[in-house]
Amino acid sequence: MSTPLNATAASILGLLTLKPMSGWDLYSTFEETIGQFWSVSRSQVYRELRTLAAAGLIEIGATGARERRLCTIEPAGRRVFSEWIAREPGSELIRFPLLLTTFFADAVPPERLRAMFVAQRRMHAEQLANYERQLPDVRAHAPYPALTLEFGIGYERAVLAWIDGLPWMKKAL
Amino acid sequence: MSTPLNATAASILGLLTLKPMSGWDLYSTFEETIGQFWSVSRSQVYRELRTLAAAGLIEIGATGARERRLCTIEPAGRRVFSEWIAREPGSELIRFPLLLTTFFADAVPPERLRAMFVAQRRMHAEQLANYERQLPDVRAHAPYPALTLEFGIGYERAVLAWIDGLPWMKKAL
DNA sequence: GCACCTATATAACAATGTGGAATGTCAGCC
DNA sequence: GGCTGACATTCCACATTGTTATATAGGTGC
Repeated sequence: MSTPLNATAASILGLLTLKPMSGWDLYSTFEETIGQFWSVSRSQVYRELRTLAAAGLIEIGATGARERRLCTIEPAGRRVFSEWIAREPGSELIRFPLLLTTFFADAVPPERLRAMFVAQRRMHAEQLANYERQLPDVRAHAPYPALTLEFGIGYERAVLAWIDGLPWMKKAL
Repeated sequence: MSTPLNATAASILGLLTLKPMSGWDLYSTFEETIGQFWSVSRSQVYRELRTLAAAGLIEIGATGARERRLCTIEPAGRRVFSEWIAREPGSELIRFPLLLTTFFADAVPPERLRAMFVAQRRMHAEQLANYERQLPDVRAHAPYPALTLEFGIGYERAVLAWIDGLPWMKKAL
């Protein structure tokens, strides 16, 4: 038994090692933290919760205020999580539509191309600023998560540098 | 009709604008080029081909040598592709297990942690070298694809720099 | 108390993605 | 002439993910 736990389920377990949470909490926490490099949807969270409960790795409590049901990790869950987190991590999956646009750039009208990249640049600059704003605070109370933020910062900088080096972005600076 | 074309199908169309290819060719081409930032599996290619054919965007030819069936893009396919490629590109999806490991790093035994990152570092260094080796050649005959390679290079460098900056990687250099 | 917004959970479905088995073809080699 | 391995497609079963709609309860403002 026990299909070997997928990464989403494992992340949920991981968050539950910190404290009991409801599905809603879990989703919000994902959005604020892990979501940038491991995104999930709400229904997925609830789905995985049920699976985890069926496997005896967590316990779903009785409904409290507003139908809220607190989930608590079981000892078995902790065990499974520490095994999982020490496994060999898989390689990353990147799905970057902008690179498709680049690859086929000669099929795009030049002004359009430029407009698209200008827009994307703005979004990435915002994301970078966003990460940088959070960093001091996160670093202060959550050193490991702060390291993932630092990755995000390095990543966004690389994206920006790349965009700025593109031939069609060089003309009008 | 015409559900609005997913990115995988669109990429296939894009490749077919260059020249007619079989499913096998398409898959190999993906592997060598787009695959790094838009990966597909073989069965997916064949599935999408059938869908595209059903929508009248490509034509799947009769079987030739070795069961090979050449696919040719139709005028309608070209039209749909140029519309698609000029659309607003979506935002990227990153699925990076190593960042999960980092986020929950305090649950991993230190030696194990270090070993994992050493291994990952090696893989990324190899990937970087790989990209750099290809660059001159690609740049010479396919300028736009070369730009995506350059992104890959920038990305790998960012990953390596990040890994090298991690506290548990600093000790023994 | 009513109207309305937010929090919370669930189900059903559609799309996407993974991986392998089964099958057939051709080319080169010994 | 038979073996082997690369080429090529199809089918299938499954896991994962995303979308959308729905139901209900609690709080908030008035």
